[in-house]
Amino acid sequence: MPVSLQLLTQFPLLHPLPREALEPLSAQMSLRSFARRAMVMSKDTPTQELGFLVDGRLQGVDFTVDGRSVGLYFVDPGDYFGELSVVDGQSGSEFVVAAARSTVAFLDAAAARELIAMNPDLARAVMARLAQRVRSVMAQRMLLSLTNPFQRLSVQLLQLSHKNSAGVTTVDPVPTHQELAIMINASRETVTRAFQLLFLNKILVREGNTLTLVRGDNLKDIAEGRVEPPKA
Amino acid sequence: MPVSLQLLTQFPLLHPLPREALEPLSAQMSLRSFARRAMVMSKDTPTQELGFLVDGRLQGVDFTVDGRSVGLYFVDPGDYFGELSVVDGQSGSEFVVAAARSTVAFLDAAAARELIAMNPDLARAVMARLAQRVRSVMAQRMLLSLTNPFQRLSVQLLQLSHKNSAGVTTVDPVPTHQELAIMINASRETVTRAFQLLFLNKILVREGNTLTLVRGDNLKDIAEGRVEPPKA
DNA sequence: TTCGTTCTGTGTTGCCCATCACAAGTTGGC
DNA sequence: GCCAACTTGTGATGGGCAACACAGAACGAA
Repeated sequence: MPVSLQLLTQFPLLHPLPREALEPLSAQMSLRSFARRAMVMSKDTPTQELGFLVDGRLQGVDFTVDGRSVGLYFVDPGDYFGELSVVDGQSGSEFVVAAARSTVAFLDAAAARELIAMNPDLARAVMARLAQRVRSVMAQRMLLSLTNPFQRLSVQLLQLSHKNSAGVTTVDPVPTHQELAIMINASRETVTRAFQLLFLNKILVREGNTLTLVRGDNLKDIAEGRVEPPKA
Repeated sequence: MPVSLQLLTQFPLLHPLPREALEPLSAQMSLRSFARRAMVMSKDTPTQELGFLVDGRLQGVDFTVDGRSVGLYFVDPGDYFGELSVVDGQSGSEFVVAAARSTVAFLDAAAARELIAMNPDLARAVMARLAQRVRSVMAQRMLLSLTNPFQRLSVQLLQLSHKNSAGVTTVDPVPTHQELAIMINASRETVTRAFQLLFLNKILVREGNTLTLVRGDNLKDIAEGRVEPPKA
């Protein structure tokens, strides 16, 4: 199914493009839906595409040789993924699975490559994006060398959080414990137990699918090791 | 001190440049030497530069909030570093220290940025380099979710190894145990003990400053979890 | 050479977290 | 609204590795 022009306007990456460039683009793209836990992009399929998340939520993951899953990043609506293959022509570097029911617009990698080559503004944006990705994956690597899983969870939550319009810091939607566990190299149970303590100490509050960092400064103290993680 | 033209030709990144572009470049650059363990590039100095390693060896590192060091990557002669700041203008993302006595040619970030903007070939190369860096730091992140430190060391050694002219796989120069430990999230002692076993089982041999992977396939088996790491 | 410094080797201790095994709670699909 | 599938909660156990504390080896600079 083709993609409406209307849909494309919600992607910041495409904003530099003039109206008349969008039209042929929309014809080239295809919209697909995915159930929770479905594989959106596989590491070992030969067809490479650039994906734009229309709505839902995705998680970039990979698997260690012994079958353990590893969480790499989340993708939220308006964002895109699969740019690595587009840039260097190598095959996919990770898997992307749906963390929630999702809708994705795909553009063939060759078409994406050409699009970027034709538009210096786009090229600049992609370049900046790559730099951003290097920085964020390095940040994740730093997180992993904290020895305390509690501290790792705190840092991860801060990374995922953002101030909403009311000035309250939240994480929304809340990833499952399992999804968090694979990002911070901890077991699912350890994440559960850490959350217990954070709730108990009124540092976090969960309401439905949003997590509110009630005492964000306190969480930061734990994250940065200034305060011992609560023990009971 | 200025940098000779001769020196610049050893950097693959600059190969696309015509002879007459190199000349003014060499005038803009400066050559500095560093003792082992000296800081080559700091995260928090405002002056940003692109560095070209002439000889020696560097290690990209950072520090966790609790002061523990984290190893990110090595830089070998002919390679460059500090490209992130050049690309996105943000401040440095890590520290770079000399792992051995080293000589580095520096180019001011602004000049580097202009150079890249003027040369599409260079821009492409830098783009590919960023993609490569995303991939390699993701590979490192995968390594870190192996639970067994022994397995992590094996993977790291394979990553650092290369086949020499005689078709033998070696790691050269050999990083110190400490340098390796901070890359694989292990203690220095754990690395020492792991090496013991690898030597004992004749999987590795160390001669001076090169490590030979005598039984590379065997190391791979350990790395990929097909074989239990030796215990004694 | 000689001496200081950095690197490597080795034993011991203790604790932290992965793992297993269920139970209870929650969701979402029909 | 019901049931199955997923998610969260909780105890018990054991192994593995970080941390500490030195000793010995290798290196590098005078």
